[in-house]
Amino acid sequence: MSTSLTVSQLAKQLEISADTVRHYVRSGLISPERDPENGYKRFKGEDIKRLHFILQAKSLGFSLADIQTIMDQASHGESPCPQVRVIMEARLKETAAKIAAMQATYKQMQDAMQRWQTQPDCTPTGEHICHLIEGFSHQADNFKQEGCCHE
Amino acid sequence: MSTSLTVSQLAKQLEISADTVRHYVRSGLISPERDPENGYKRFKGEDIKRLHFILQAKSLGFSLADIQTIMDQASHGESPCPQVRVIMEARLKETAAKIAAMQATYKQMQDAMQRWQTQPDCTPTGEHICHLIEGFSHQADNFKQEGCCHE
DNA sequence: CTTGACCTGTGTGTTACTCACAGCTTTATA
DNA sequence: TATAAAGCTGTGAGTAACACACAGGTCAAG
Ligand SMILES: [Zn+2]
Ligand SMILES: [Zn+2]
Ligand SMILES: [Zn+2]
Ligand SMILES: [Zn+2]
Repeated sequence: MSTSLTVSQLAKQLEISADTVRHYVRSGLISPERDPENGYKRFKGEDIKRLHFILQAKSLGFSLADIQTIMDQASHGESPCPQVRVIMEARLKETAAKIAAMQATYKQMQDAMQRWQTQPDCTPTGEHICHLIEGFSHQADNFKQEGCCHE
Repeated sequence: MSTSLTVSQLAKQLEISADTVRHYVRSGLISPERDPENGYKRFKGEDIKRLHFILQAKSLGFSLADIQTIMDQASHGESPCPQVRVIMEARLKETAAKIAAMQATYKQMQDAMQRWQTQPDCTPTGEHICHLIEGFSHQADNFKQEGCCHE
């Protein structure tokens, strides 16, 4: 039948993994009918439309929980747009914060790598585990813990 | 006694949460002695030094699994430096990739928000869940799925 | 001795999947 | 036709790095 698709058929069509499709079903985002003969999931037009929506929303930064909320609201006949705008604003800020944090870490990593370029390998002692890592904070002054392990 | 610290004392001293300290213990990164009287964890010099190392490594982008590996190697008397360099290179690439991906998403989000600025709220129909999200891909052409839900 | 604040260990929840696995179907081969 | 190999299915469990919940233990004040 071309009126309903199996998990892997649907997955292939939307270029996602079958496990991802199953995940959305288990999470309650999609609720396909079941084939009475073997219990297999059978996706029809409605389900495919929902999955399509899910993927679009995900690409815009919405979480699955967000998407669930939006769909629930829409199925109650209420306009989800106001919620969408609110959630989006929050996700936008979150994403900006995450990017900033990761960029900071990235800089730390680069600095360390450069510093390590010229440093020789060490042997761990009771005092030190790895000079590369431990030496970093002394120069970069990340941790101003007074109980710092050495010097 | 000042020779050993409890979970919360140690947490406060290193400015991390007590739960985080407990997490590291449960993960096997630190193995403090136990107070025979009440079973409480008792952190001594060695443990504190290890935790100090963990935090430094974490700030450089190492995962807890990485750190475990490095510490194990060091405790076997082998120099962990070569491993450290290898792992760091991998994490550096990963981080760069993550940042790039997040920035791409961020741009998508911004574009969508701007487009939505002037659009009115909608009412969900059988055809659509939310025009804001569904309308996006038609203009941005994210999903060139031929079975797109409308038009 | 009791009240209350604080602290403890442990069990469970979080995000968005991904993997493992036993079993059923379909296809290919002899 | 028998049978073996390949492929697909649903479900249970695992991942990273903690955060939270909660019953019970500890300690100072009254
Ligand atoms: Zn080293
Ligand atoms: Zn140090
Ligand atoms: Zn809408
Ligand atoms: Zn569409």
